[in-house]
Amino acid sequence: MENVRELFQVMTRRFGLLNKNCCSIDAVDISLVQSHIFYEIDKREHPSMQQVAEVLGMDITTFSRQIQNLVKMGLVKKTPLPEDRRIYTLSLTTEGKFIATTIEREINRYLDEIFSHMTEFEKETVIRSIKLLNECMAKSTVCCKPLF
Amino acid sequence: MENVRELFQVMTRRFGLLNKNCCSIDAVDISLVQSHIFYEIDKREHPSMQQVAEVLGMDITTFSRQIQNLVKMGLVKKTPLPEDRRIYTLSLTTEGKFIATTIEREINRYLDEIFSHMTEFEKETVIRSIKLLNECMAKSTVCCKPLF
DNA sequence: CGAATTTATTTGCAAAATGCAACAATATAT
DNA sequence: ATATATTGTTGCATTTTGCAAATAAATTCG
Repeated sequence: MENVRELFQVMTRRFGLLNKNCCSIDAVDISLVQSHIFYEIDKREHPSMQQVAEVLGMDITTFSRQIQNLVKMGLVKKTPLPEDRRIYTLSLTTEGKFIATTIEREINRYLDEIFSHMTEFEKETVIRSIKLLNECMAKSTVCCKPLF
Repeated sequence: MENVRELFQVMTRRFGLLNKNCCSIDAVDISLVQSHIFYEIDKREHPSMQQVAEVLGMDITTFSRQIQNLVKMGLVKKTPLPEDRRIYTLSLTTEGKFIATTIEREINRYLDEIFSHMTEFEKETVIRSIKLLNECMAKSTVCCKPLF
């Protein structure tokens, strides 16, 4: 049997690099963490700080500061929630949204290129496999926290 | 079709957390980067600094300092290569090896748990898929550098 | 040979990221 | 109303990062 950990290690490392490479858009330079933050804010409907920090496995204080930076850069908006004014709701500004979209397109372009080396059947198998894997990781009690 | 980027993003994030969680062994506390360094040194036969830094996509100066720390902690050994004394060869000390092994076991335990939610057939499909994916990523010219 | 160039690694430095502890502000419970 | 819990922010002190410059050892080439 394959060395499973090795496969994972290599795969995640590569995807990490891919992600990193995709972060330089125009003049704006986004760090890898920031791109993850973007991704989650974009995906969710006005999440709170804690929610995003938790999903990303980041310390809330580090996260708070990252958000402060992104707000200063005019990419993220922080809105206090009327029903509970302790909570801040996060969303992307127009420019932030633009950057998120650009990163997304860039990454998808790379992914397409990667999948172009497979048959359609292989591609579907791979995608289904990853989906299954995610589901099983979500079920797992031992690791990775719930996260979702 | 699935949102492929999303699948990748979630999967790698989860594996990253898994990796991070596995890094506290005994009294010794290993950071995530350090555990990647361990992994590569252990896997290769006396690699040079550059080789490992390159594979990990790390800046060589940051890497150099990380190695200095690991040497100080008595976990990594740096041996100058006789044929070319600019080059340092990296290896794990007994204690370093012990830690690498422990981390490995820990991660494999988690992976096993995750795979326990699948049938044997699914498991094999998933593993084969990741292998294929890695091969295709290696072929890709656009991203992730050669790495191997 | 010996100066110039290339290669591998290290250091200086300044910026960014991290995380714990303590704090402020708001909500909930008793 | 007071005590408790939750959400997010600061204040440090540490660690990590990466560019530019330095060192040190090969290699090239005149």
